[in-house]
Amino acid sequence: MKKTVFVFSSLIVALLVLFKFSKYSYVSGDVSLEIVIAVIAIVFFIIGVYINKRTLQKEKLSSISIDYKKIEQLGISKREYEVLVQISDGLSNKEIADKLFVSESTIKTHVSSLLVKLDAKRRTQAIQKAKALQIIAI
Amino acid sequence: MKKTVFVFSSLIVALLVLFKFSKYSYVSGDVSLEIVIAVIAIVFFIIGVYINKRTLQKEKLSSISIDYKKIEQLGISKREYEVLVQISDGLSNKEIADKLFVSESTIKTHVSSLLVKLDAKRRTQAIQKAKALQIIAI
DNA sequence: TTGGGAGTCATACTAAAGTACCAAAACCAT
DNA sequence: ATGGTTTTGGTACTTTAGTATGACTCCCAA
Repeated sequence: MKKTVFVFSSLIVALLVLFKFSKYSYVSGDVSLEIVIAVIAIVFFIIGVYINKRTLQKEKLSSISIDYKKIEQLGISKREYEVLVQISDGLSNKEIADKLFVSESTIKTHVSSLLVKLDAKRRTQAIQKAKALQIIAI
Repeated sequence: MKKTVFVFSSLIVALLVLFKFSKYSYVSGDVSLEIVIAVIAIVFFIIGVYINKRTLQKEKLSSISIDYKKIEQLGISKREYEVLVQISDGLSNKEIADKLFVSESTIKTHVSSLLVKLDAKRRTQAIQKAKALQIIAI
């Protein structure tokens, strides 16, 4: 948000500078009005393209924003969600257990309740559903 | 491509019109030069933003194109690929077997060779890797 | 025409995954 | 402080998943 304010402030300043310059140029007869206007048009066109590119690229990087409300709606707890993420990363129950410093049976408990909450029969289906619901990164 | 040419032609025409208008306005004294330039800047800025948005949105819609070359490189056969897609859809071996009208042991054979080719230990890891390699839809 | 890849299937395993049920800490809000 | 949820863990069991091996058919290119 701060960035946006900064960018737009810069734009306004640039506009003022350009307009001062154009007036001076026109009056002094160094540069024709057409060229000044053309330059302004092109510059602002490029700025527009650039700004938008950055914004959309950022969107694309995070791919899809995670729907935290849906996670809550489904009653998925914090720990369960952590397990879900690890599942979608292709880890086994044992590997998840080691990573989260708990026993494998704990992970099994979490997985079972996740399957119920996501209405899935298998962990692979849970991955598919979770991605469709946009509660995990795609 | 045709669209791009059309858009840019339109832009040039718009530029010419604006510049004629600005010259007239300035000479006739109806509108101040500052405002004309500001309008031009804003208009072209908006055009820049808009054009880029359309382009990137299209990219985003097609999400990610499947890398068929990579599938070939990995030596994944047609049937194996079909199985891979069903796995990523969350189906069990039995369900895939029924869907493709073959026995479960056939699917197991395919899955095993898929795991080797994708260098995965589990089907969930195969899903993750296949998506990372962009050989299945995300 | 023949060797090799692709696809099919079976048997017999082992290893994970998942279910059911229970239970005890730990945490958190009223 | 107390009740409800979360997190943790265990046992015992069933179901899938995955491995290894061998075998048969089909098709296609050398």
